[in-house]
Amino acid sequence: MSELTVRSKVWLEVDGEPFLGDGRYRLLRAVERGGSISAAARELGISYRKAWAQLAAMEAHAPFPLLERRTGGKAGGATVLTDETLRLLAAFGTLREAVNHDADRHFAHCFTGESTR
Amino acid sequence: MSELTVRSKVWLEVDGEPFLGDGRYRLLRAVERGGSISAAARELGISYRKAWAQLAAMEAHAPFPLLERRTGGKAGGATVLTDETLRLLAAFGTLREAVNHDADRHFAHCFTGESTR
DNA sequence: ATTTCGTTATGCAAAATCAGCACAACGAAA
DNA sequence: TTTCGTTGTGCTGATTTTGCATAACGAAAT
Repeated sequence: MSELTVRSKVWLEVDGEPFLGDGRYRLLRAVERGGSISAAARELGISYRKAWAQLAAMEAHAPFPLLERRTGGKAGGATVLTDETLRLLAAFGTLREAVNHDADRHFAHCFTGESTR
Repeated sequence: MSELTVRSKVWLEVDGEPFLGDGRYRLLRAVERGGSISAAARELGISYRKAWAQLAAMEAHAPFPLLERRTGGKAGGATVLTDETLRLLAAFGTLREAVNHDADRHFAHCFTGESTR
């Protein structure tokens, strides 16, 4: 028996360039939790190189500063999210959930059953 | 001034493998119109190789026959969609539009303005 | 002052993926 | 029997992704 499921994705673009999607959302949340890029990379099981590249690509198109980085210190360094980034993540988080939810709902309507609400 | 926009994507999976998304949807519609894979590839401006690979990947997971191919003949050959494929495309087409529309609506709600309806 | 430490940042090469050219096989119609 | 534009596929070069290795950093600890 083959299982048919629906999946959806939402992302934001700035001037037509990818800006914030699911992967970067999770990465930024991990940075928020861990207090550094490398901690976030470890948590997500990706290389620091990759995490750094994603953030750099994002910042290249960001209309405001995303991160505050500090290097050095006994702890090596740290990076924290700006308030604007936190607000952005909050808004995107609800958008993301709403769209995923609607996708499931419409899928049920168009494919399996009928009722939409 | 940087322009912030939302984009969204919906696709179907069979047993966790990508099955039908936007690209394959358009490709199948082009096959329907042109009556052959190569005509579809020409219409979409992609190589026959690429179009063929997409259809092959899709058929590998399809729970029913997607295409009926005929090779040979003065016209070279042809491929047409099965009735099941046509029904699938119809359902996916409405799903796709509904989700994209909702994404725009939620974006307006979460980011720029307020009213959702 | 000097050392220490785990960060940030980046060059570079290997690996994996993608794109597309080239060509064989096909077989109904002419 | 010939002809034609398909379908199907091998292969190669280009492109993207991945990750190893290492430099730079600088506040805190000594």
